[in-house]
Amino acid sequence: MALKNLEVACDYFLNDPDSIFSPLSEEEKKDLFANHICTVYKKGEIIFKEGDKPTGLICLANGKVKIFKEGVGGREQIVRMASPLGFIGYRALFAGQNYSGSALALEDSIVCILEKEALFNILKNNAEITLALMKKMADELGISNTRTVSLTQKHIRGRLAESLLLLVDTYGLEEDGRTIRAYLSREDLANLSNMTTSNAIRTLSTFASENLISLEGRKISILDMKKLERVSDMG
Amino acid sequence: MALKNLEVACDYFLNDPDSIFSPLSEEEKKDLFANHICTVYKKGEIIFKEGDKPTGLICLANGKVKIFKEGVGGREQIVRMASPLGFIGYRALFAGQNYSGSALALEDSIVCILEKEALFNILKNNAEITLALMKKMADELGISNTRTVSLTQKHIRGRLAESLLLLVDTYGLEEDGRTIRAYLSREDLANLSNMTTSNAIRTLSTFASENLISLEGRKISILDMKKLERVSDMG
DNA sequence: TAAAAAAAATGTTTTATAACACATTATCCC
DNA sequence: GGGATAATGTGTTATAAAACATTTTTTTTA
Repeated sequence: MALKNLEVACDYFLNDPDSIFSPLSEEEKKDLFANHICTVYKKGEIIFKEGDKPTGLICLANGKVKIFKEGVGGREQIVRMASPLGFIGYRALFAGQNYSGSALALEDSIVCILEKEALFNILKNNAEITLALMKKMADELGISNTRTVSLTQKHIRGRLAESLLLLVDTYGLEEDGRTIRAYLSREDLANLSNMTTSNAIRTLSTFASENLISLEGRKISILDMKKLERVSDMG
Repeated sequence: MALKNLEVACDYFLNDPDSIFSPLSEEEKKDLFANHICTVYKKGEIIFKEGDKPTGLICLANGKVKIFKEGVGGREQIVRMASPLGFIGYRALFAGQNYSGSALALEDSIVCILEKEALFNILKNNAEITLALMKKMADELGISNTRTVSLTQKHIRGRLAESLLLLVDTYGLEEDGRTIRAYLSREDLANLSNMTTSNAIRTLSTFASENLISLEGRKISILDMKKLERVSDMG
């Protein structure tokens, strides 16, 4: 992609009225803009790795990104799915730590990195934006705690159903109003749902045979949302 | 406890140099002080319940508190153990949500509640403190994500060992240098470690028979910290 | 201080899900 | 375009941990 398009892609984070940075003065925005980098990551590329040091606030302008941790015996657990106009890796940045998880582009993605020092210089004088970022993190902590309970207590069917609903929530549906706008491998779906790939495949098949969903390769369409929600709630 | 002692107990949060509120002006501190309440909760009493609306920032001056969520079939998962000089329920406060978990005093506890509006009026003009609170939340989110992986992937022995180490970390050791300064029921220990009470009891006994720990009612002493850490890491 | 209730301990059975094995089908890339 | 590699699909077995059952001990309270 041409450099110009990259810059346009990052425009939102500084100039859109919905962006949390909109309260900034023109001068402050210029300052942030002068200290940012836009980058393209191809499908499958690592954006950052567990242990890396954050260099700034990463904004996802375009694409899909999974944030995951390596667990027992290298087994992967997907902690979060990031969608456009969201932030990535800001937990480590604000905790003053190295990344505690890795981020990988699930499709070609554009990110915009607001350099750390310039950002903190502005946040130091701007509690409104800091509070807005804090709200995002508070939301995420709530989700994380809820997920801990779901992933530990729900049975396989409930966990997988919950993951499908999470994907709908995060990435929405295609024009047909039923196809999940995200095309994950069975393995990623398994790592999102805390189960083996075999069990993800098997349970998807079962869901399809129950007419909860339909399958066509990686394309998953939701045929009965109500029932899927019930499976997610009840197990 | 006399009201005066209660006020003294809350003194730290406003006046101790280590408190995140120490950068405030005298006037701001007075304002916060004018809008705070101190309360005593007896062992076993609920401080707040899932669904309640936060009224302010709850500071734990004294005691031990568990924060937990109800899961599948009412099964409890302890999300966090709070210790003195820490904050409770601030996630919901900053997310602008009702509480997503409940808090219960595990022993007689003193809390100090800084009233919401007064607090936000001050935070609005004070990014330094807001950033300090954000750091706390970022730390907690990191812990939560790590716990999700541990609780889902580790085996029972690993999970229980991790919980014992967490208790040491949170509440420290008694004078003897090996007894955990927290006396939980087997049930709480189980709910912290995502297992049934029976299995917590059984696994504790096994640890004792392996001379990793010694047991005397609720008193748990760590005999071999290195080995316990290895069990936590390896499963 | 006795009775009741709760907590702890322990043995047995059942079950959900991981682990394994292998076949089939896509997709990558030389 | 075809060989290699990765992803998907399915049946079988093994096992960790829940569920269940019962006893013993401790704590509460009447």
